Amino acid sequence: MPTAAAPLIAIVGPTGSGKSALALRLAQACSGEIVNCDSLQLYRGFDIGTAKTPAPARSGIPHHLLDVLDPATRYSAGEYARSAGAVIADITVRGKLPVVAGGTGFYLRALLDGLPALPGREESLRVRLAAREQRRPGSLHRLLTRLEPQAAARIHQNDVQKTLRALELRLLTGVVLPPRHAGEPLTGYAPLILGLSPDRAQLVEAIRVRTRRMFDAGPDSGLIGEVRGLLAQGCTGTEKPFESLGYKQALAYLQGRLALPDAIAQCEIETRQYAKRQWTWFRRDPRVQWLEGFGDDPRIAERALALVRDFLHIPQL
RNA sequence: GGCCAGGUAGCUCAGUUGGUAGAGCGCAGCCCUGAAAAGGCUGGCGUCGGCGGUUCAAUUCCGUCCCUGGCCA
Repeated sequence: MPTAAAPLIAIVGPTGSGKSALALRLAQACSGEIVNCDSLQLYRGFDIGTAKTPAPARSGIPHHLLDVLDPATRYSAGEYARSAGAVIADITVRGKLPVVAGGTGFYLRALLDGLPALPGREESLRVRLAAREQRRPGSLHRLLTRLEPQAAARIHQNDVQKTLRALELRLLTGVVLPPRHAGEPLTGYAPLILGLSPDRAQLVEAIRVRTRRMFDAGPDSGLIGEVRGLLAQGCTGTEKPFESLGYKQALAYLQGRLALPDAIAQCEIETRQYAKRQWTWFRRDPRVQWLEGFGDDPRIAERALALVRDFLHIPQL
């Protein structure tokens, strides 16, 4: 029998389902350390809108890959997978249990299942291609169809973002988009993936309450205050994280493009839609063990804990 | 009380020179190989305000009533 794979816990689920709370609970109970898997909590200064667990509430549990990026930094799933892989290895070597928590399904997939070895972004080429698309809409997909019919067939003609990536690969390196699941999966670990799936109506309500709380704190505190502060510190508002839920609307409000009630309503709607997309993403992963409720519900936490305890003994069999 | 403008999909509205209607948003389902809180796809029978009338046929024309907004009393 080969050496037992090291255990790894991952907690997924839609936004607002209580992933952070559950991760903290499990980490406390099983001498674990938390590894963030949320594409926006990586950014420094974006705290309120990303519902980051405040430092005092972390109970001394180390949180990794939190506040590690400057707002102007471009990031990617590949970089995340490498960073997270290193962090997890380190945690494991120190005899602790890695608890990966976050709602960015693509990042978790990149970490666990691997991404094919492909070159990263090439900004100058992207600028040129984007300009071409701007001038003649649809031209990028037509070009891809000419160069790589198989790749083009897998990307909808309206999906400029993904078309551009495929063209970037082809033009830059001559690489053809490899078949799916061509990545190297993470080896040496046995992952237990827990999924939080609260009642839909209850999650919608929780999102409503949370959104209001973020904005209602007033113009000098809360999300609006946070964005105002970020701008005062030199952010221009064009950085990537400003395109995200809540920040987008707070910025639009501060720039006079959106009335406050509309900003709040819009944020709430988009958050709900995001939660739905996350559900769609995680639902089709057969490895996920679902818990029907919120992560901060003690009963759910107990059931999760039972699953984890059970799981931690299996690798030794 | 009078005059005017409206009452059509959950919301905002378009439309039918009479043959039972369509967009955006929402909502639902889904996709996704380095932007992923991003990007993309699919899905619209709804007493066309109520009741009468004209007509082979009315949401569309006529009458009447109700409701909403504005103006005048």
